[in-house]
Amino acid sequence: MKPQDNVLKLEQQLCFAIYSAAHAFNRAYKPLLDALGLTYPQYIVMMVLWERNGQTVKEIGAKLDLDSGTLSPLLKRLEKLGMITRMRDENDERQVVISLTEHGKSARRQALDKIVPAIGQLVGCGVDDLDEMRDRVIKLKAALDGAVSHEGAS
Amino acid sequence: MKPQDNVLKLEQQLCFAIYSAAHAFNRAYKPLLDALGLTYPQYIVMMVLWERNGQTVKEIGAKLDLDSGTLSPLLKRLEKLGMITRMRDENDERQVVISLTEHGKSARRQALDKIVPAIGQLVGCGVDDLDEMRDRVIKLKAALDGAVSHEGAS
DNA sequence: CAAAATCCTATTGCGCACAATCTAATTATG
DNA sequence: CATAATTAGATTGTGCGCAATAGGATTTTG
Repeated sequence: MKPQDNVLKLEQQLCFAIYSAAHAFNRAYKPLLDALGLTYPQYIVMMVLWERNGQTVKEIGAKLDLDSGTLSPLLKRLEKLGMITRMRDENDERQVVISLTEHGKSARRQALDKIVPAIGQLVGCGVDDLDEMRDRVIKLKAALDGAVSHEGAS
Repeated sequence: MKPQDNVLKLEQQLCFAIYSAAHAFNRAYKPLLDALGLTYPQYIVMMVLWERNGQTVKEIGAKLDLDSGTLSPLLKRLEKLGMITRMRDENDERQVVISLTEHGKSARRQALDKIVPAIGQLVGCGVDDLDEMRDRVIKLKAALDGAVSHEGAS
């Protein structure tokens, strides 16, 4: 085996580990979220709204790194589920403000009672470890983000 | 703020960090893979084949945690790109063996020359750090996988 | 104030990801 | 050997994720 072969293998490891772990999270959440009738991306949007109710599509997109092509249909589904309302801002009619319904607010309690403990127990391995790992992954993402935005720079 | 609020926030962190990093990898790879005409999932399938040519759909799926609903159309696209061939196994006609074309084999060189160095420089931060991080993410995925398969167990 | 530029959201099209279903081939069982 | 059960892939339908485009609303500029 040439030395290059190892490089290609190694190179695969981190990106594929992340790719694969993301799918594993999805699968792990699915049975829990089915009880709420939410998908994982929908759940993430709900978390953003639980932290602060009444945000524009753009604000949500900035926090989640998602554009309107993803969010518009997703938010319509959340509206159809009775989780949120979508209203044009009176002062700036370009913006659409997303607000939680009572049903959407109460879903938060289910998440706290059922999902958080289940995932917590599942991942286990100590809070400190998780914190450190999260910080590293966030730094990794920042490095990747930087590279994309500096593309044309000298 | 109630103490529960922190839990829901914290709980978001790792899963969202992974989710978000996976997207960041995708975006970082895209401009590099465009030169090859491949998407990131297609590139991953090619890496599996570069490691060992001539594998069944099931073998590829097992390595990547993907089912036929994902792989069947993806492999057809790779075939249309002239990267692979799909042939029924003579001994067991249920199986389809995927093999690299010359074009598919030569794409590996481009990956080694262009993509690997670019991503390597991009992620940076020392090989040892990356190795450790990769191992942690793999363990995390294993924990998540285990939880899914043990669902009904006491 | 009018034209141009910018901004926000929605839409379209393509490619995953996965559940559910289907078909054909193989193996197990009586 | 015939039937049942299992296995491998393909197909269908739904929901992201993102590029490209379009349509209004707002701001900037002359």
